[in-house]
Amino acid sequence: MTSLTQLFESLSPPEAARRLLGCEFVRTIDGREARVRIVETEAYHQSDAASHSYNGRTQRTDVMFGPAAHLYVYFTYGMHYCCNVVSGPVGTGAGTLIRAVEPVEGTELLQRNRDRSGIDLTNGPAKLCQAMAIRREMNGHDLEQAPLRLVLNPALENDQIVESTRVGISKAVDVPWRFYVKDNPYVSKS
DNA sequence: TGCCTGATGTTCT
DNA sequence: GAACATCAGGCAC
Repeated sequence: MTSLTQLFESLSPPEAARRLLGCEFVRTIDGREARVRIVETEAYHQSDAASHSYNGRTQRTDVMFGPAAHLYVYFTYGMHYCCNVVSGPVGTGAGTLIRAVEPVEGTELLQRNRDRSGIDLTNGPAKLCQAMAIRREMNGHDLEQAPLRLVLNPALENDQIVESTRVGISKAVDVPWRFYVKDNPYVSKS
């Protein structure tokens, strides 16, 4: 049996971002489970000017250079958290930003964390972190362990995946490392 | 429907 | 001291 860490260690940033589409997060809160399906991702790598790891390993980006299949959580714009799944071998600053997820189970648990429902619940990187109560304390969390586990689903077919340029960045804007599930309403517009 | 802006704090220069 | 992998509310059309 292959561990998540071994699998994501062996994938390049865009391969990891594609592989994550269709996989699920299982978040345990107060003994109850919420499940969400990943529908939009962006790949980042240290050779990439838009990546936090571009300027080398710092206290903030330390976990991006650590073992794969761990969670990199960062705080931005003074009020939002976003989360990434670390990929590549130890010492490589690579990861996949989770931009949007689709609730599968335990939706009311997610709604309790956000004062909203419907599409608005998880259709953005900071929104899904709030819905799943992902905060700074979860930085460096191993995704094979509760209370937040990554569950692999079969890889999606290529005709289900749309590739495009990334959103919300000002450097390396032409790199086509954003991937999303075709025709999914939770994918953010642009 | 779509643009503009304020909120707010961490990180790096 | 400025930039920032964002969101939500307000206002104009």
